[in-house]
Amino acid sequence: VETRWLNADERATWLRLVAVVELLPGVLDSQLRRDAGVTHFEYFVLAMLSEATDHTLRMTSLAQRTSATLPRLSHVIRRLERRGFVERNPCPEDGRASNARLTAAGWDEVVAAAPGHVRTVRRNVLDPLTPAQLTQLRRIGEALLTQLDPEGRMTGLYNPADTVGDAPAR
Amino acid sequence: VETRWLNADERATWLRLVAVVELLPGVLDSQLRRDAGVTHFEYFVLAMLSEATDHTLRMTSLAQRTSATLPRLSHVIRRLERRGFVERNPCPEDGRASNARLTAAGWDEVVAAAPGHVRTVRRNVLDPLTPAQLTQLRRIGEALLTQLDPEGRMTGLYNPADTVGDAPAR
DNA sequence: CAAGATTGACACATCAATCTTG
DNA sequence: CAAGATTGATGTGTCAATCTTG
Repeated sequence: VETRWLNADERATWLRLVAVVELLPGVLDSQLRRDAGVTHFEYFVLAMLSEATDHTLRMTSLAQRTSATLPRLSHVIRRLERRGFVERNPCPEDGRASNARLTAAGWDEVVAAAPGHVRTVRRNVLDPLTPAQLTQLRRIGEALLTQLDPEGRMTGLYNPADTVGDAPAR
Repeated sequence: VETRWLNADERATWLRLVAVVELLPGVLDSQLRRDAGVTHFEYFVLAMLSEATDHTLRMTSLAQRTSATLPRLSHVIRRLERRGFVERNPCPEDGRASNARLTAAGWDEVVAAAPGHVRTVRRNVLDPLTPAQLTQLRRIGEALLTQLDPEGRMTGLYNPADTVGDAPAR
């Protein structure tokens, strides 16, 4: 097996994946920035909090759910706190930890931003795929995350009920 | 049809795609930074030039092949030029355009970086997938790019031979 | 006036260093 | 000393403005 280079099929697949990975963030960010004044990552953080018990999550847990590093998350939470969307409190059970909690204003922000964001996701990702491809992509995503995220930090990977979702609770 | 929210299947698929899009760039960047001193985007730019006729491409064309905006590409080319990997020259045929050209040092850089990069792509993307999933992902990528990149700027989309690849010419 | 490209200001991500608590 | 988290410095991307040529 030639592991040094890619064959034509592998290369074609890889090139398309690279293009998707380059283009998708820009599409999500520009829609959310324009219509709701937040980046996609900020929205995603707010959405994860909106689905958590008591709208609260420890920083480490939130970082896992959003596939982010702790420093990145810390900076983002600071900005969201300044804007009044999130509060930070020391964790009662562990003095080292801190809890991020969605405020009422933060909740309103996610609720307001969600419909437009969901439309963008549908238009750019869900709608172009057949039902079969949707299932395939889910399995492919799982396979890739096995390697990209060996710790399996995405909650959904270990929770068949998949209670984690990209939308505020209904 | 409920277009306002995602159902469980759609949400699971979307969450995994988001995780992949968040994690993959970091994996590619850190390997290439560590082993070759370039970001993945820089590597990709050099690789695209290495496959072009005369190792030369107009900025607009290079931006299309790398799914980048012109300002982003312009900044990156300036940095690569400073490091001696690329040269910029005014285009003879169109006074507004400029040509980016890979230097000998740039060629050496891609050639040196490629094997490690290809190993990373195999380990994280190609190897975890079955041959069937590889084909599926290629089709899925094409479907998504139809929407994400309506202009179909990726050369491969219009060129069945798919001569564009993520590796220096052999 | 549009197309090709560049620039500068600003925002965000990353990395290493740091601080505090278990 | 490790785990949880934060901070500051640096590098890169984005957006709007600009410049030049067709």
